[in-house]
Amino acid sequence: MVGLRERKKQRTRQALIEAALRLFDDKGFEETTLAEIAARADVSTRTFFSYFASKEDVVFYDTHERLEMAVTTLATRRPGDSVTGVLLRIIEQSFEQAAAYEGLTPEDAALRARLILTEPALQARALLLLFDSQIRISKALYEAFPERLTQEDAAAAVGALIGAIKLAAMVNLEHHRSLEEVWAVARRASEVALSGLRTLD
Amino acid sequence: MVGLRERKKQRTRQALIEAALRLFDDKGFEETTLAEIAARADVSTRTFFSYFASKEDVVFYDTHERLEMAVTTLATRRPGDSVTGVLLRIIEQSFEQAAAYEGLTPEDAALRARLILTEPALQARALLLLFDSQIRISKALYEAFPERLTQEDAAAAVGALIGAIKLAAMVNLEHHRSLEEVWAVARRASEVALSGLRTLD
DNA sequence: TGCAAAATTTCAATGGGTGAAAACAATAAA
DNA sequence: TTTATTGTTTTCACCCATTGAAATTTTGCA
Repeated sequence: MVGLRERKKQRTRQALIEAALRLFDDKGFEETTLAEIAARADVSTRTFFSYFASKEDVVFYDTHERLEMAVTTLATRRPGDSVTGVLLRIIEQSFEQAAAYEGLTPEDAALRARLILTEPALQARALLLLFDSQIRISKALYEAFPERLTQEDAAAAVGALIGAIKLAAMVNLEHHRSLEEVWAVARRASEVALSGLRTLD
Repeated sequence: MVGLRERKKQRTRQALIEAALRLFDDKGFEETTLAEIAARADVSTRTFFSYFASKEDVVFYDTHERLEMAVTTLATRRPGDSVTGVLLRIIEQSFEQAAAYEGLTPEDAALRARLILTEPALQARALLLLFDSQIRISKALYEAFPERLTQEDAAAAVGALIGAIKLAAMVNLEHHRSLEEVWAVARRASEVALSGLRTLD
């Protein structure tokens, strides 16, 4: 499992990620070419594509793991859990993960966030990944509460909660900047979704 | 305003849209080239780009108008309206518009829906457009109820409602197929968002 | 008709992405 | 340790979306 081969691949992967983020930061996403990234990571351009399917995907190197963690949380819910309880736990988890830089420096984590919010191509990819994640999560939620929910209600719940947080956070980002503020806004948005839009009337 | 020039441009635009949809249907989105679309519409490949910014964008030829209509609905709300009342009116309007094929045959409208749900590139574009729309709508909602809502609550409300409908409809589409069914699911999802996720516990 | 503005075409390039064969490197078997 | 095997990377030759600029054609109007 941990032969030279595997270790080398991990190193190459990491090198590609770091090279890409560094270059995106320096020259901008559109402006850096795959050739430059590959050169900086000391591999051929073609090799890039055996690690990532597209230029955008380097930026989302860890989304898969994150999703798996969320799904696992759902699968291992405790008997007494409520639907909203489990959903909120997932939200908390995701925020913690976002704060805890895994594998990269905190600066790179911030840089990545800025890139995703800034570059249309990355925003589009992020939205697609988030959408697919929501579908998987809603299915896992349904499987965790098959007696209490329909598939559609599970989907509506996940969509409403994540939709509320996503939009509130985005609108807020245009005004303020601190991580704590985003946190607070996300909590408030969760509350709106949990207690229903009618509470706003 | 309605000179030869304008009419000709409209015809070219329409020709491009129809050529593209026809070809996407016949050979698939990835498989048809811009050159083929342009040839079928009797213009040069370069000209395509003075009508649409990308291959994906032909498919979304009318999203701008739709958004404007939604925003207008919000701007012209009547004094007695509630937040949820206005939001629901927008949802209804959008569904009616989707059913009423504007400018194209109903078959093409269905084809377009299938394409968007099927092709990853189109899904991504759709999600990005929807996201931007939600931001604009949430701002318009805030401006319609400046005394009752904060910007963040407006965003949370729009995100929750549209998020719930979007995900519920998508999950449902994998099972059933009729337009009426999707309608029913959307209504139910709205209800979940309006009355809050806690009602599911 | 004849000119200025707008739209279209042609041409040349850039860069992301892919398939296939050749060259290399790691591992396991003998 | 040599060898056969298998996985990885490189090279090479493409395709196609997209863009800028210059040349050309169309249309609107004086």
